[in-house]
Amino acid sequence: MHRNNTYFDMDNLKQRVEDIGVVYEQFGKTPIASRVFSFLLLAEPSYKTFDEIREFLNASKSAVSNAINGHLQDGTINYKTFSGDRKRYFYLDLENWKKRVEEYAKKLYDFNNVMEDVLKHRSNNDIEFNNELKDVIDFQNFLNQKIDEAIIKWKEK
Amino acid sequence: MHRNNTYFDMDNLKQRVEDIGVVYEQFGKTPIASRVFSFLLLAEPSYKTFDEIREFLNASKSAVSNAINGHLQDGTINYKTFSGDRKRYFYLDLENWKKRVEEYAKKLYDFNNVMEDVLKHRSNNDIEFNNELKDVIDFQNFLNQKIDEAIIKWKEK
DNA sequence: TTTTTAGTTCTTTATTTACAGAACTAAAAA
DNA sequence: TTTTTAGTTCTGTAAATAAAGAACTAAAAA
Repeated sequence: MHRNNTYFDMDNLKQRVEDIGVVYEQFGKTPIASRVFSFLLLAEPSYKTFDEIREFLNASKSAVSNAINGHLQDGTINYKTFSGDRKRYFYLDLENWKKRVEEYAKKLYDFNNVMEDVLKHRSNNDIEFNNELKDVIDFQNFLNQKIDEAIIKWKEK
Repeated sequence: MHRNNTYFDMDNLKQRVEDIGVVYEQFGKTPIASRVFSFLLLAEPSYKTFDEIREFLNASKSAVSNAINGHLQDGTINYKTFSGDRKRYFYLDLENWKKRVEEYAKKLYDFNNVMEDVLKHRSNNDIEFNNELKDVIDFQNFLNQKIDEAIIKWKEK
């Protein structure tokens, strides 16, 4: 039914797209958005038109449109065009991966600032909790710094 | 209306709990679960009973029960008891913070394995995409390693 | 100028989520 | 033994989400 190690076989590919889509849902994406992601991860060539995506996923235009625009919004995908072809060819913007990791790190960093502010305002009646809170804040700062370092180091590679 | 730098004033505290609750919602928790978190972050003493939480938040028993059990499940909070007192005193399990960071890192790690498997099965027709995918996988592995290192380093401190 | 293409936007519907409130339960206290 | 406590579980509901399908639109092609 399928040959070699590649996803030549359509049914096999469709199942892979579904399976990886389900795994990707844990990152908070909708089923269709997750399948758009997994399709573009597996597809060859790696860029597909709106209608190719829609048809492959057997989903409605509105669902695909919303999913694509969501991904475009957060930088997960991007598109390119070809001269004399009005269609947009969507692809996973893997170059953008680091930026998205940075953005997540920033969320953690910002929340750490909130916790620092909390600690500053707490009374001295609960020293043990305060110490643990300080420890978590320091750990998180330490970790955020390591993540930043990793990103910088990777960039200059 | 309020004095010093502490959250002496109830209304002020309630507003802080709401505000930090809203910030915490971005990590995918429900409104009530987020407020349980922020209340236990700000509360003094740092451990509160079911009913204290319920009353402070002005929420239903079922909502608080579900929120608490969710937090107990993922290790965000824990409880202690006191001899001769049947109530459970819930508190933020800050000691568990690192473990939860580890668990998130594991999610990323697992998904990276999925991507590695995808790369292995892709044909050689789209070298550029494959190279970028390899780069993302390597970056993510590098980052995961840094996170692990940070956790280990912090543990032996 | 009409028609097709490549989508977007609007309307409707099914499902899920978040919560309230009431009914329930098991252990402890009275 | 009855009653209270400290919750849990069940039932109902309002609101939010996810998606289908149809109507729409702007640009390009015929």
